[in-house]
Amino acid sequence: MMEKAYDPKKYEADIYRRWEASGFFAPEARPPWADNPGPDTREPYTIIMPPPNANAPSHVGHALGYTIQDILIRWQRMRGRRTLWLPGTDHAGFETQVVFEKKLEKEGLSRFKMTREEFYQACWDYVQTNKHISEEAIRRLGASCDWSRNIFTLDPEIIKVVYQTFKQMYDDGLIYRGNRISHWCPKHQTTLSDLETKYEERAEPFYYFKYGPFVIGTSRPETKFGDKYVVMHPDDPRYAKYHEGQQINLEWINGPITATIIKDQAVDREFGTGVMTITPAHDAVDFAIAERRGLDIEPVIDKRGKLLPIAGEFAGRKILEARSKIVEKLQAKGLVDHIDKKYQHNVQMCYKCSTLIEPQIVPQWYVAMTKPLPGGRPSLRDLALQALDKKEVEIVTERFAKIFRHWMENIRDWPISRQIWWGIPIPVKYCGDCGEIIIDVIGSVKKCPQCSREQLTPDPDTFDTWFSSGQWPYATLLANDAKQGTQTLAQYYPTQVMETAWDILFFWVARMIMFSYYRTGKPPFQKVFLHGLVRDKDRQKMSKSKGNVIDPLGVIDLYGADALRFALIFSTAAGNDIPLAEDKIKGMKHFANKVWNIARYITGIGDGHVIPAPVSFPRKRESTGVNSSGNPVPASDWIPAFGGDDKWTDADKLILSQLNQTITDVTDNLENFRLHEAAQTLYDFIWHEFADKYLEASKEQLKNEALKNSTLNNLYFVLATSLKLLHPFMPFVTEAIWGEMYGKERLLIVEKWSSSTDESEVV
RNA sequence: GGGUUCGUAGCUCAGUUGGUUAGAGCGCCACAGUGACAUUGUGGAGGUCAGAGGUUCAACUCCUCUCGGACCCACCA
Repeated sequence: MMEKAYDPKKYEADIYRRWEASGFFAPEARPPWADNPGPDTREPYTIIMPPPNANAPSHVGHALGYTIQDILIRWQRMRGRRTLWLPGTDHAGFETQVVFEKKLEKEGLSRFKMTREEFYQACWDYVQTNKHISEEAIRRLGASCDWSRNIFTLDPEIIKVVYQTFKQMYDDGLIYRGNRISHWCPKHQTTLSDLETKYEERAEPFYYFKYGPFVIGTSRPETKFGDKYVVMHPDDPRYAKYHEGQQINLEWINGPITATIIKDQAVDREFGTGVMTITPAHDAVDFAIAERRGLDIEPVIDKRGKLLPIAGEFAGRKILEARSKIVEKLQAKGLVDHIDKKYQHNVQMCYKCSTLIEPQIVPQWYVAMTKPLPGGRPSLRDLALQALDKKEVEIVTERFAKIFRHWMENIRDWPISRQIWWGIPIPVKYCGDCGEIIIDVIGSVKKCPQCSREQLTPDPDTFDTWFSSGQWPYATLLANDAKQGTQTLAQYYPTQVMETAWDILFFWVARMIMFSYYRTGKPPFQKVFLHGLVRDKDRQKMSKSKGNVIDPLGVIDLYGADALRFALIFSTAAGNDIPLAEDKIKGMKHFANKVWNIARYITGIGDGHVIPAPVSFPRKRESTGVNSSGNPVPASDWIPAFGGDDKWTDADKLILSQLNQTITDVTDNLENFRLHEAAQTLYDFIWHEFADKYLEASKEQLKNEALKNSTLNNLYFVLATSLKLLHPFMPFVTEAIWGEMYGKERLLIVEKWSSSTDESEVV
C-alpha cells in the first residue's frame, strides 16, 4: 500500500543510487528491451555538459541547464539511443582566481605575499572542495550523467590536448605574440579580452586646454604629459594653414615642449575642436594612429595606475588624484580654455571588480580570427560562419543565430594570455641568449634548439580559461580515451546538442565551433540550445549581495528535485529568462503528489493488490513472453492483465485518444526543443483529463461488472504510459511509483518510450 | 551609433508555420468535509491580445509607424 503523500526525501537518494548502480548512465548499457546480443547498433546521442566553474557551488541557474539536458538525455535513452552525457568541471582561471583572492583578502592574506606554487596549491584545494559540492548538487537534481567519464579542465590529459592545439596553431601562424595595446585591470594586474570588460555611462568634466595655437579637448588630463603630437583631419579648413610634420614650440604642463603636427583621417572633425593630442601607450585609437604613422610610443602610466617619471612633479601619484592637481596647474598657467562639466561618456571597467580599465601595452599571445588557415582555407571566423550557413551547426531560436552572426562578423583577434597564476600555463620558453621562442608541449625541452644554451625562461602567463574550455567537446572525449584506452571520439563526435546559457554564446559557443573545425574538421555539435537566466520573482538577477539567491539544495530539501525541475521549465519559452517564484515550485510539488495519488488510487482498487505487469492498449494479443528473435517482449506489449469482452465506454475512448494525442504532442515538442510545451501538455493531461475526468468516471464504471476489466486495464495503461512520458521531467516520483507498481528491479529509466498507437485501435 | 527582443487576465507567463467561443500557474469569489489526493474537487469573475494604420476571406500571429520596457555589440580624444 502506498503512503498517503509522496515524500521526496524518502525516495530520492535511494533511487539515484539504484540508477547509478544499474550502469544505465553509461552509454554502453543497453535497455532490457533492446536487441541484446551482437554489436551495439544503437545510434549515439551525446551531450557534453557545460562544466560548472570550480569557484563556487552551483546555483539554481545551473540547475536549469542540467534539467534541460537531463530531460533530453532521459528521453533519448528511453527511445533506445546510446546516450552519453559527459560531466566535468572548469577551473575557470580568472573567475576562480578573483573569487579565491577575495577569500584570501578576508583572511588577511594576499597572493602577492605568496609564492606562485603556494597560491596554486591553496587554490587547488579550495577548488576541489567546491567541485565536490557541485557534483553532489548535480546528483541531487537527478542528472543521469556518466560519472565514470567525469573530467576536469586541469586533468593532464586535457592539458595535453590544449597544448597540442596551441602548438598546431602556432605552427600554422594563427597564434602570435604581439606587443599591442590591451585592456589592463590595475587591480587584478592582468589583461582582459574585449568580452571581459563592461561599460558604464558617466558624466565627467571634459577639459579644453590651450595647446600652442590650438585648443584640445580631453577627459583625461593625466595622460597628456607625453603628448608631443597634435593631430587634425587633413581636410579640415580651420587648420588648413598647418602642414604635416610642422613643428610648433609651446608651453605645456611641465614647461616648454615641441609638438609635431599630424594630419590623420581618424580625427572626427565634429568632435570637440577637431584637434587632439594623442597618448598612444594608453589609448587604443591613439595607438592605432601611432603604429600606422610610426610615431613614438611613450608610457605615462604604470601597471598599478600611477604616473611615471615623465610626469615630473606628479610622478608616483595615482591618476585620479593627479587629475585635479594637473588641471589646477594648467589653470594657474592660463592654459585652460574652458571646462564642459556635463560631458557624458562611457567608461570601460573590469567586469569583475569595476576598476577602470587602463589600456596598456603588454606582450600578449593572440589567436588570429580572420587570417586564412594554411592552404588557403577559411579563417577560424569564417569556418564558424560557414557552419551556420551550411546548417552543420544550428542555433535553436533564430534570434540567437542573428546575434551570433553579427558578433562573428565584427570579431577581432583574441588575446589568450592572462597575467594570472590559476590556470593552464602557456607552454612556451624563451631563450635568454638568442631569443628563440620554444613551444614545449610536454615540458621536456631543457635547452635551446637554436643555440643549445640552457638559459630558458618559461612564459609567466596562463591561458584565458576559454582557450581550454573552448576545446571541451573533443578534449573531453580525447582525454577519456587517453585515460581509458577507448575510442569514443570516433563514436560520439560530433555531439548532438550543446545546451547552455545564452550569456556565454560568444565566450564559449563561438570558440568551440572555431576550435572544433580547426582540430577535427567537424562541428562540435549539431544543435545549440540556449536557455535563459533564472531570475527572482521580481525579475531581478540573482546575486549574493541582493540576498535573493535561491539555493537549489534548499529547494530540493523543501519541495523535492522533481518540483524544482518542473518549475524551471514549466511555462517558459526557450531562451527566455525565467522568473522563479517559490509558489511555482510549491505548485509543482503538488503536481508530483497528484501523480503519486493517482497511482495510489489505481493500485489500491479492489483488494488493494497491485497488478503486477503493465497492461496493453488496446491489443489483446497473446504473448509467449519472447519475441520472434527469442528476446523478452517489451513490457508495454504484454497482454492485458484483464481480458474479456468488455466494451469501451465514451470515457474510455476519450481518455485513450487523448493519451494518444499527448504522446504525439510531447514527442513532437521534445523534438523541437519546446520543453515547456511538453511539460504543460503533460500537466494538463495527467491532472485535468486523466485525474479529474477519467478517474472520476472510472469510479462508476468499476461498479459495473461488464466494464470492470477494461476499466482497470485502461487505468493501468494510461498510468503506466503517463509515468513514462513524465519520467524525463520528473524522474524521481515516476521511478518511485514504478517501483511500487512493478518492483525495484525494473527501472523506469530504461523503459521504452511510448509511441503513438494507431487511432483505429480505439474501438 | 549598430543590432536583438518584449508589451496577452490582478501577478508571472504560454500561445509551434495566420484559421472556429485566446490558455496555464498563483491570486480572487461561491460551493463541496475528507475510502486516491485538502498538496483536493466543482463552478465562477476577470483580457478593446500596448496604440494606430496596412496586407488577407481571416491577424495575438505578417508588414509599417507611434508609445513604453529589457538586453547585446561597438565606442571618439
